[in-house]
Amino acid sequence: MTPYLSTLKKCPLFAGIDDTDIDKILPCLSATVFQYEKNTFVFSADDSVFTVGIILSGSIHIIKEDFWGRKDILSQAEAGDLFAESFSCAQSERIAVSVLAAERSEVMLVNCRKIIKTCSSACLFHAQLIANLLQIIANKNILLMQKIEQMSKRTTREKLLAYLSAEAEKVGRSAFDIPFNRQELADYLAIDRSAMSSELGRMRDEGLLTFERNHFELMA
Amino acid sequence: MTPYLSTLKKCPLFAGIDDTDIDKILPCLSATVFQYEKNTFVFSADDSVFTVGIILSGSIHIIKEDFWGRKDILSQAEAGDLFAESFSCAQSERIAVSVLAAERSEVMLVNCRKIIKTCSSACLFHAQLIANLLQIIANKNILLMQKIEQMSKRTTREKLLAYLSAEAEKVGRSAFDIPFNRQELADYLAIDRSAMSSELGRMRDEGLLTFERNHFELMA
DNA sequence: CTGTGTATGTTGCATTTACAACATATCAAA
DNA sequence: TTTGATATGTTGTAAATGCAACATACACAG
Repeated sequence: MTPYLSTLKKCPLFAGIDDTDIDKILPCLSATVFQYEKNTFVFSADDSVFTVGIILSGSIHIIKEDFWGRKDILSQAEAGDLFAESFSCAQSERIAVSVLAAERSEVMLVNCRKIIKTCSSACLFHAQLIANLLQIIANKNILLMQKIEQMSKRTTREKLLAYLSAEAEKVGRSAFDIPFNRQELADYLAIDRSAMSSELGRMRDEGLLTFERNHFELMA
Repeated sequence: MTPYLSTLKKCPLFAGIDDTDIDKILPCLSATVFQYEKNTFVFSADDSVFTVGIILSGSIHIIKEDFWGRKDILSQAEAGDLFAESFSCAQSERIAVSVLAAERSEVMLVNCRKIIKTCSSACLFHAQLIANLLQIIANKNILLMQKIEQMSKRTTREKLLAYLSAEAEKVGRSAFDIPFNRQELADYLAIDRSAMSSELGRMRDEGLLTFERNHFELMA
């Protein structure tokens, strides 16, 4: 029994697969565990990556460095999270970003070809793994498209309306709670917090919506 | 022999699969062809979609309608293109966008479960189809992430630097051609064309880069 | 209750951007 | 070559944004 089971269970890659079965799948996938010290590279920008990563402990940062050497943290992931799944499935020559251990971390790497190719013994769980992997990447895709649609609007007001409209649609009601505070929402939409706050006030004055903290209601 | 073979060959879903084999796969996938008149729905926002679409002839628009009913074309696809692949693989309850035939079109719909589940006769091509589907969605994912990274920058200059930097990195040289004209680049980055043109001029004056039409060179 | 930290709202101002209008350059067809 | 269509560059002005600073509200630990 792998000592990492409780963490692996949280990983969406294994969704719908029983504890006992996770244990059976791992050797079939040739899953291997690696340790990384703080600030060491898991992958670097020039690497070809054919493995998805699952964080068993610690956390990692995805870093982008531009032509002039300016660095930027694109995202982060922690225990139970999957990472590098898009890079490995895309089979690109270089991933163009770096993956750094943000602290001392244990990471399980699984070759994604092993996931795709059903093994000779016709392991029943491959189909589920494939469906999970597809679902994870496809879902991320939808969220990214949604975000781009909202960020593509030219004004603060239009970005807010696009975002709030999508949130209302998601729950099927005109009243809803958002999962962001003001600063987080501003960062998500890549706009200024104070300008956003003012704009929200103006929109309320014009009767477009009402809000209190993270609760919003849109007016038809 | 399917009459659609020449179009299907262009579809990335069938990349790496021989003509004769495409013909064998189709019945195995229960692929079905539908016709749509101009401005009729292929899918509507409230649908659950479990099929990927392949355009055999004509073209489609992906449309988003917000809370107040304002419509927006998010993307379009034409003969040989795949669409709805993210929605079907994500297994979401509703796709939240509409797919409309932009003209009289023929569309082949394939249940994505059929693609994922290797058939009983152990059809050799399923593995390739799965790999293709994953690769297509993962690649799109990477492009979307890249675009978001660039759009997230706050100023016109920073957006341009992020974009140009990524293009230079892609070819591994500081001189490169971009696939956009000025208007298209401005739309891609969600900024104003004339402001972008001025900013490019200023950046050239400051010695950051040189350019002529769609050829750029970055200066270290 | 009080104090402290954090989240949110508000305002003024400097900077940046969008927009419109026009100038120039490029390219293809007549 | 001329003409028209399209792409790109330039400029001025109005509007929007980012920023800093401060005010207010709220949550929570002591």
